[in-house]
Amino acid sequence: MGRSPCCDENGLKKGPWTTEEDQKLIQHIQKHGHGSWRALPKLAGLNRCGKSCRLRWTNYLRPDIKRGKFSQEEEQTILHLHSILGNKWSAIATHLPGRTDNEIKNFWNTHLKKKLIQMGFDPMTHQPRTELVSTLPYLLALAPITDTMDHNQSLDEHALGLKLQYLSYLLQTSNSLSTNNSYDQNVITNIEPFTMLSSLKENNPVIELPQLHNNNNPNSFSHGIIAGSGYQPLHQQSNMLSDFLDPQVSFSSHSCLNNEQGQGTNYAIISQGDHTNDSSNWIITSPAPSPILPNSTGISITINPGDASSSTSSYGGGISSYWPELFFEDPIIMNQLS
DNA sequence: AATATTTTCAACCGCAAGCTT
DNA sequence: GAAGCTTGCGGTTGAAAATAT
Repeated sequence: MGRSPCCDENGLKKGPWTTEEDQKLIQHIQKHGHGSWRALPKLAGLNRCGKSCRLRWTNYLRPDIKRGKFSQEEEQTILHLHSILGNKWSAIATHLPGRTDNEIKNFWNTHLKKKLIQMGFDPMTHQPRTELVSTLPYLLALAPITDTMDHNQSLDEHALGLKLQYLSYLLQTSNSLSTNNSYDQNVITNIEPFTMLSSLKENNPVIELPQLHNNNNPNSFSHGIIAGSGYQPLHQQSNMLSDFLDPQVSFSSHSCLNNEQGQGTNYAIISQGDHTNDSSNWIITSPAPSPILPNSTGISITINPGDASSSTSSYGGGISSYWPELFFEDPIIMNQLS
């Protein structure tokens, strides 16, 4: 099976549609029908690919599209159908006249998913969340049994102690998670063992936070995201860091997302510098990170393009699988801050 | 009022199914 | 049956808008 050629191969326009383009598309379809989407742009006098025209028509211009907020009834229908069908947005859309699959998908991702998480349900299974418990083996694998361990204590006893503390932690946090947390489930799932380790560390010197080494500089620590079952250098994993490392891009600020308050809190600013992956070149201005936030679940970065124009981009929410404490374990950065 | 942060959602992309040659 | 083409789907992105500080 072949693939349709990419839109921009022929210099076709991309991005937001203008009113003029909308009118051309509407008038053409009203007069001739859409026919072959591939042939339509030329016939309608549009410098777009057929795929873009189809998407614009089906998701926005079609006359039978219902706009505006989803009703309570529609919301219930989506929740019910999602529990049966999963992410089959087009199938769900067939039960909601006037709503597009794209609109339903967006509504799910921005509202309903968060709502279920807040209520303590897994948004995929619609069952009460159990992934906290499932992270236990992962947690135990991460918690090193070190020489500082009480030698009168067996490994089993030690593991049992950890399990008990973990379960205690779950009991303590389940309430706040269900009432306060509005973050992406993946972030919660990924970050939780580390939040817990951080918490345990306060009461138990045996436990050490895992350290992440910079592949490019074995003598220093690196920034990292938590991906799946282990660490990966951030610059290999995230678009965020590819911008971060782009010398054409400067940063006005970055902040960590506070799990408890749901608000961003500045902890450092990196300004006009050589943003290579050699962190010794980074310039940290203000404010000082005080204190390290134990409940941070992510990072949000606002980027000013190199030409200092006013437009900014921010990274937050779903991709914020970043563990800021590692940042402050970087001896070079800590030295600069002190 | 200015700036920072978060949320929203239109539009994009890649993939795959189904149809045609 | 193989190759090419078209359409539809679901995941993701990022600019703009909204909100918070």
